[in-house]
Amino acid sequence: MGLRIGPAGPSFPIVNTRRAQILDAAAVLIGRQGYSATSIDDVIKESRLSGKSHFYHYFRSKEELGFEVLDRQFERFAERGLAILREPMIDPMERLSLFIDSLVAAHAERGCHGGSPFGTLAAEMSDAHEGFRLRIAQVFVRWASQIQSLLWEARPRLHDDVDALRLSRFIIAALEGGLMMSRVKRDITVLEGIALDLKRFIAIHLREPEGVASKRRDVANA
Amino acid sequence: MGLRIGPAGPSFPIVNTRRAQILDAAAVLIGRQGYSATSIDDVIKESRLSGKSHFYHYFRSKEELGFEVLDRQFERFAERGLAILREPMIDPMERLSLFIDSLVAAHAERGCHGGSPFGTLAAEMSDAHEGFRLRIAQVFVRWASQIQSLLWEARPRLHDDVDALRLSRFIIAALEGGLMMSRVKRDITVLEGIALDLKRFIAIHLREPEGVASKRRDVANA
DNA sequence: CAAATACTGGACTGTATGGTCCTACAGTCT
DNA sequence: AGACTGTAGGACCATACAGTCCAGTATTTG
Repeated sequence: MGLRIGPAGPSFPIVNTRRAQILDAAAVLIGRQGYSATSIDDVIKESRLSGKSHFYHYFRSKEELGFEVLDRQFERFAERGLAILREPMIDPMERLSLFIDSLVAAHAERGCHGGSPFGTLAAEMSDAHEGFRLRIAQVFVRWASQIQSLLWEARPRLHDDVDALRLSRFIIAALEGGLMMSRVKRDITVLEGIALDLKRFIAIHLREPEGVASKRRDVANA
Repeated sequence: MGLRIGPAGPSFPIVNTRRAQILDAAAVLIGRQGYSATSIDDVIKESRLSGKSHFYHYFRSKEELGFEVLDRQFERFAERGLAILREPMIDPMERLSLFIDSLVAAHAERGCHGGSPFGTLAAEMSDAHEGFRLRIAQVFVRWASQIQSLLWEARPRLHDDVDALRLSRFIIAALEGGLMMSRVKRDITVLEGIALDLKRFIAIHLREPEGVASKRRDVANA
């Protein structure tokens, strides 16, 4: 475990570098093919391991690999994707909009392949493997709570009766559904349209009628 | 092929009754476990076939079975689930609301298991099998066009700038995402909340601001 | 009755899989 | 030099799977 490479190499311990490589390779494969369809041999080939025993030196089982891939995937997502939601210098509602845009952009970059790793895994494993189901449920809980924090921060601009938990779940559901549909159609405009509508829905929770959503609403009711 | 049952039975040929049984059994299994995780042997056991050769008497391959299960699943859905959308005696927007409720109720009845067969299959097969991907994409196209017809029918009550295609896709995406999240959490209230928000979103497309209770139709348009 | 037709049931092939085990080599430490 | 350790590489096992083949048995039909 305390492995270091020689004096020519970096001085920090590269413990688990191999492990990390395996995790990364497996994340790509699982994201593309799903968990069951990704074999240990695939992972070995992709991460240039020497053989099965080498793999099993780092992981006790395929399940352990899968769990850690999922954990890592969410950490990455929290650090990179969800980070926008916490940017302190940007208006909260603006951040939410940027976050949605970033998801759309990432999906476009992938050529509408792969969708959401969490949604894909959820569909595959929810009824097949309780351990995965619980971990994926946790992922969505944490994702939703990030959005809730943002909503809480923006509460002066929101109507009093906004249910932050419900709204955060709705946002995630629309995005996940949009990713799935855009993926199956291989058409980014599907997701773009959903993102647009989603933003309009978010906008109706604002106190003052806002630009994007201003469809000349006849506020003259009452 | 020309099998008939005796004089006591119906006089029409019950050709393909066995086939239909297999399809039904396979639909249940595939809906629960996915396509890859459902083996031919599972299907044989579930539909009480005598052996592999018997199965291959009706289907050329597992792929053929999968395709027909998907087709059948959508036909069923169009006849039963989507039928509400076409009820001529009910107000269009009311129908849409009832349709959403029926999906929620069906999911509750299943104990939040299984989710949407189309969404599940889409997640599993979109990047793995082009044939399935195309068929599933078609399913969503047809589903969306049913909603568009309804929206077209209701257009006097809708704002002029309502994009029926986009809205229909959004509705499906939210429902699919909601089913997925509700399934992974095993919590029907997740889907209920999403259904509620979805209805609110739909409501903002109406010309007259609609109260939750006010079902008053100003038919006096034109 | 006899031929054709459908159903039954299992043996078998080839491939893929998760997982274990064993041997061999290279470098390190004493 | 000799013990120890991590890496390599592969043989191996048990299981599962899609798909084929065939031999035997009802059942119908000419």
